[in-house]
Amino acid sequence: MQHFDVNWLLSRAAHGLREAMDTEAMAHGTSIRGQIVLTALVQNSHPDARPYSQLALGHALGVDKTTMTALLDKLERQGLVVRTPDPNDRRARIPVPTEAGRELQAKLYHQLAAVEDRVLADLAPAERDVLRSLLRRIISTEEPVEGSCV
Amino acid sequence: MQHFDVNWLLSRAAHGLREAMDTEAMAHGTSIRGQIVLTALVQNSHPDARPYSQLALGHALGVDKTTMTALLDKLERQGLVVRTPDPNDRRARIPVPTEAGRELQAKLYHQLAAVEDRVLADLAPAERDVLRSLLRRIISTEEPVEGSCV
DNA sequence: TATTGTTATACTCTATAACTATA
DNA sequence: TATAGTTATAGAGTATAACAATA
Repeated sequence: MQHFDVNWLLSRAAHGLREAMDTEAMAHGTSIRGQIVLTALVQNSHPDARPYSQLALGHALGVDKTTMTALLDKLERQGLVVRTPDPNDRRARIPVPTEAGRELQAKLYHQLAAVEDRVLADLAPAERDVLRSLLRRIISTEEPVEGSCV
Repeated sequence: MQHFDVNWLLSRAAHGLREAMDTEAMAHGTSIRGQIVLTALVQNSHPDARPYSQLALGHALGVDKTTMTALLDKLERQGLVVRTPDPNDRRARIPVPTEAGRELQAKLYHQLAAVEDRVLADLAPAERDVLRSLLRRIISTEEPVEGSCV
């Protein structure tokens, strides 16, 4: 496990952090993945931003369109997101966070940051930045990702 | 996604690397997880090492005993591992790699290292060491792990 | 013809609970 | 009583294929 253990280390670290954050998110009736989608939508709803279609959103977050359909189904059922028609393309739909969605996103944002802080407690702020930077470079090698969300 | 995106970055990086390595492993009839189990068993079969029970092996690799049962079932079906009785505890079983298991592990070891090399191509050797070190520290914060395998 | 989104389906990974055989 | 391992089962995450509506 000395020369190709990065895969194992990544899987373990990802699983542990996700579990910790999901526990916190589920205490508020949602999930870490729901919060990621919600956050991407909120952060992309500036007046000068082009709104995400479902496909664009899925591409930005690295998930398949079928996965995105399931995620949005759940968020819409909870009243956190509504799907609005795209005026320029009648095939496409634009997911928009509701007021309740924005409120939950803002509340969870800080609480999930606290959980991440706890799990990364051993890493100094500069080390966390290094980690983020290294991970971004791995991901962009694997598959190009637009910079809007990461 | 600025202050709690480590979870997302880890998930993406882990998924991408796993997929690349699994593609290579499956071309040889096994999986990355099968290879991880096999490698742990081979590396722990020094004369002076205490052999892993299934439970100890699962704990070392961070997987549940039920997951370990399924992994060993597959490896045993392929003739890569046999489960031998523990002479000191008749409840326990000691998984031992067969000769075929050792050969496949050795062959895949280098080929999977090459895949990891390819995915981590943008990272200098020193940066990969930093990444491993940071990930180890996250994992050990989440849950203590004995040092034999990592 | 190609694309957006949905549905149905399947496969992997993980975990919980109930069971057995030992300790 | 507690532990090692198995089985059954369920849930989350991912992906493929077929389809409807639209481009």
